[in-house]
Amino acid sequence: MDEIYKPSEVEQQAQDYWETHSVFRVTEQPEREKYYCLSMFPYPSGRLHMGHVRNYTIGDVISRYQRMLGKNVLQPMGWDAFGLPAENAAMQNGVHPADWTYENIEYMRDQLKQLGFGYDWSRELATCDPDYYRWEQWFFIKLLEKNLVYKKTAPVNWCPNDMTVLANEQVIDGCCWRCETPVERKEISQWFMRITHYADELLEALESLEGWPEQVRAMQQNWIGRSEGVELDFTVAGMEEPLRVYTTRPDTLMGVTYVAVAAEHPLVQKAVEGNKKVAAFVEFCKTLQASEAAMETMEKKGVDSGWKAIHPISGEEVPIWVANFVLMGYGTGAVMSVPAHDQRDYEFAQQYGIPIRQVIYPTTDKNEADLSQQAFIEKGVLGQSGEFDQLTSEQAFDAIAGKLESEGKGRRRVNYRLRDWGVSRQRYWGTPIPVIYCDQCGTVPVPESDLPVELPKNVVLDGSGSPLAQLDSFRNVNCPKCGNKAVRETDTFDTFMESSWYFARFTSPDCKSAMLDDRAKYWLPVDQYVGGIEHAILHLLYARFYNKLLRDEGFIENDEPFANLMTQGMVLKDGSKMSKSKGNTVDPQQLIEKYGADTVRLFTMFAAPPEQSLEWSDSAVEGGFRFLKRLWKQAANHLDDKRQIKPLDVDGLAENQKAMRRQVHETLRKVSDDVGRRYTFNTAIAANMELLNGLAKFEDESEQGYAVHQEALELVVLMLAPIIPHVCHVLWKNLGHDNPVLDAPWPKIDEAALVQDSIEMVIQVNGKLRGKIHVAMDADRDLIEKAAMAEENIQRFIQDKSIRKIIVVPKKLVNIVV
RNA sequence: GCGAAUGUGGCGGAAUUGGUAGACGCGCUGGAUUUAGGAUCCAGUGGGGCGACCCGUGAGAGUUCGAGUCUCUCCAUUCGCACCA
Repeated sequence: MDEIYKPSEVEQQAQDYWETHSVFRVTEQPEREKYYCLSMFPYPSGRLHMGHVRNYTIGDVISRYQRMLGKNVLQPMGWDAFGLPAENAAMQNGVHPADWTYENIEYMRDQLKQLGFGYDWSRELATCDPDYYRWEQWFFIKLLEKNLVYKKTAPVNWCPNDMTVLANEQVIDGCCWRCETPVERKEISQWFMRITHYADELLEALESLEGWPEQVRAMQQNWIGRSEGVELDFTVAGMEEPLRVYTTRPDTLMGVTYVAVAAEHPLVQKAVEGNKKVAAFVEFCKTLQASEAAMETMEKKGVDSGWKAIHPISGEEVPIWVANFVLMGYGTGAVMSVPAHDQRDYEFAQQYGIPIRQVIYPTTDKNEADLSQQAFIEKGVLGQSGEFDQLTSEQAFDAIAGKLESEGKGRRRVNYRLRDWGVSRQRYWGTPIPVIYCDQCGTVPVPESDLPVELPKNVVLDGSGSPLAQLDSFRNVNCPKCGNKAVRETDTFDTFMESSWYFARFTSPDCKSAMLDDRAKYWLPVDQYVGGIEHAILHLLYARFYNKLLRDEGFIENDEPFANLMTQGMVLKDGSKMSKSKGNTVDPQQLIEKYGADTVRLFTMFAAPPEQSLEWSDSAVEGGFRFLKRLWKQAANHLDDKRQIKPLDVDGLAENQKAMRRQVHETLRKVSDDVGRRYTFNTAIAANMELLNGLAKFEDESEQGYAVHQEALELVVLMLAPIIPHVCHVLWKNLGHDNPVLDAPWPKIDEAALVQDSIEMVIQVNGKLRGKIHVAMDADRDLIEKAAMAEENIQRFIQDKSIRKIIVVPKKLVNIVV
């Protein structure tokens, strides 16, 4: 065996074997335990970046390990192929989004193969393929029939110059990224998925997701944001319609000094007439961005609408203000304001000179809370609240809610921060929404026989307006119901629609007659899902929602799509996220060419545990390469002996041989735990490095010494096979095995090899390390204490002091307290 | 603004259940080998001190025989916030 490690030869050899033997192709085998490992599929942006490499290496390591445990492992890969970058590329380079996308897929697929990931490529899918999105369209129509989708108006970022809708990403400092025109907020009619219908289930099921990181569960819980409160009506002087508000603090109701409404609130449209100040303010609000972060950070501003609301209990008149901090999308778009007990209301009231009335007191004796600097937001005891005085906040909640309910002015209500999912996009490169608008028949779904509604290729992309809306041949159709002239919906779906069910389609990728077939029931749920933390909320919530929709349609039986979730950290360079704009990216392709795939895989697994961020280091990559060279060389030196390997005589080994074997099996114990339970691949690699360092010092030319050496090398190869599969494939063969290492069973720990006669114990005096002793494994407490006290250095520390206590932690340490 | 996380040598990180802080790797220093460079191998490497020892896990307090780990307060950094994927 050549003692020089040549990665390109090694990797070619391994990949050729996998390819010709179709080793990663899997079928359903009900008698075997299945394992579905999925990594979040990439957007085909052009080339793989280090984040992809990290993500997919983690998934591949887990898949290969599970395979060695004997499971029937499915690991598929596909392409999240619709999206904005393809349209931008089209505008910049004059290439069609489809051509651009498919070229990128070709290139990136090749890169994934070079990295040696064990995907079942027969299941590959691209979401821009009509065979894929036709089922999404079909499903959307099903949901429309079930009333789980609907249309309503919602705000978008609008560029008045380009006459086009902008993504949040396309708004730079409040201006259009192309023409720098200030962006406006505009209300347009859009399709929504009724995810709030599943809010309770999505929230409750989080508890059962024990295989998910606590932080992701917490983020989703906060995102869904269940709150219990009261919905109540203020009558408005001179109006028939009451003004409905939602509050989680009905106990503060008697402290209301104004009501605030969003600029888009229907009431405001009427107030605008004849009130220039209000009209100007509403215009001003239109210039604000639509994102929540922008809403929350901007200065709180408002204007008095001139209308008065009648307090539902006191009958008092309070002013109605139009305010930029009230969100039309949450609750009712109107809030009752209690400046004394809500910080935002407090600041607003201070700014505009609105009265502040305290109604909650810290204790029953009515001592004043200090309201000179900030609101008193805690719960307490009511005062200045008439019949509700002296009640606690909790009691008052019930009393006030009850009174409002009995008078028909309000009702208890559970509210969610979660809003319905807006899925309309005024874009070209996406799935066409399969509905037709007819003057006579209204909104008509495209009949199943006409699906898919294919995305036309002949469009003009110039950044102005919606391309499909300008394409008459696509837009103008006959109504499927009455046959008269009608128009198609020209919006496309949010690309999150495609990524919300791809995990399921991988189980039945070639099914022509349905969205999914029974194979889905064998493979789902996904046993391990791996992807970026940036998807912690939206993608993962939408996929969970879709899973429940698919379940309720009878396609699958599992309630949740992903049994276990791993969120990998970001890849950083010089302390910040790798990005094109910062110019701190590292191209994996160059690394593969220079060092080979195994070095790239080894480095990304070794540099940090998967959940943490990973700091890039060129020299550490070099270090990974060095290790592979050393591993190769040590194996080559061993094999060049060309000796017959005698069976291990486990009981008859010499002390040095026993010690070597002990280290081998201690390492196996640690690595099995690291890889199988903890997913800390970095420490698993470190343990193998340590073992190999120890093996290099193990010089024993005897027959049994050679056998111990052989066993050690074999175990290192098996333990590292999931991480560096190419080099392990070849070494395993050279070590004398006909079956490939990827089908070798994960090795078993020889408990007998771990047995020790004596053990080292640490001696502390007052908690500080002062010495060490060796004692027999079975030494009792008395013996250990005596040995500890007798230790030379310990003597110096305890001789003239009185001993108060001795703590013995078996097999670890002795702490003498003096 | 709201929400979530993270702070340990010169650097990436280890310490899994409260029990030897710094495994493993990078870098650095010295040595061997080499015409030279590279590669490889050996030794050393948290700070201070000749030394016994002392000090050290973002800062400060607390619990404990014992705290990187638990509790509280504060500081700093990073990420997400619904039309980027």
